[in-house]
Amino acid sequence: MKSNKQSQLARDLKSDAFIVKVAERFKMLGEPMRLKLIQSLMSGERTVGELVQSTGAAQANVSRHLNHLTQVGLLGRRKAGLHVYYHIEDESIYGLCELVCGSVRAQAKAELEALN
Amino acid sequence: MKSNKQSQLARDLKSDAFIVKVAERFKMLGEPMRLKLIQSLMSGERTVGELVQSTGAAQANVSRHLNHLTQVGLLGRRKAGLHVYYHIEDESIYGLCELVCGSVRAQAKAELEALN
DNA sequence: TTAATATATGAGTATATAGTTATATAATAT
DNA sequence: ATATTATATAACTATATACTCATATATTAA
Repeated sequence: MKSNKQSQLARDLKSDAFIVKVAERFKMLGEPMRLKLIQSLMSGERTVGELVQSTGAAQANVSRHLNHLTQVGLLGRRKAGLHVYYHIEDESIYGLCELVCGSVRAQAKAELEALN
Repeated sequence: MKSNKQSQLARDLKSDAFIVKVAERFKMLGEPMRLKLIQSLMSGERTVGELVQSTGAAQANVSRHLNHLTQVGLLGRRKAGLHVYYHIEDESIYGLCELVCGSVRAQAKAELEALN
């Protein structure tokens, strides 16, 4: 089963178009501002205005990032009157952030210990 | 335990410096050429020359990307005579690629089904 | 209708970085 | 020492994109 997954992974990554898709996904998560937005959305759906407040960024910028994240399917949107509510649509976000956060934390800890 | 992890994740992402580190990690995986290199390294360590061959990219470009990936701790290197062998150092790469590949595959499948 | 509010978008600038070419560095062999 | 080979790096160009400002597009209220 493990080797099955491994070979599926290797197979996926051999297609150029697929690799570009995967890179696009990672790139979406590779901007601090977008990670901040995602973090805010981790406790539930939020309007653009609320996200502008919680991030302290300009409205136009927040709107653009939300749009990008929605285009690639990571976020979803819901209109309600004047407001647009965004939410996390692709649950893989949680696993991805946990993995990277864990790795970054482990690395920071190792670097600290290397000084002793 | 689940809520513990969740809150640890939320706590991690609240530090600006930490968010930048996490973004940097994702960004490293957000380039097709780097993903190709990583894919080649998934079957074991390789020299720069071997990676130049397997990717078809220019030597200088491959060397640069390998350097970046090594700086952030995703890859490791080993010198042996004229050759430098690179390998995957941070095992979280496997989990990350599996998650994203799975999500991209699922999305492609969903898009296909939406046409029927 | 007009006004007010929330969100999206066009246009511009600034910056980061992928890729290239040429060259430097380092290790081995002759 | 010189030549050869593998890798790294400096300098440059081209491109992508984050951010800003101004404005457009809804949607609701008066």
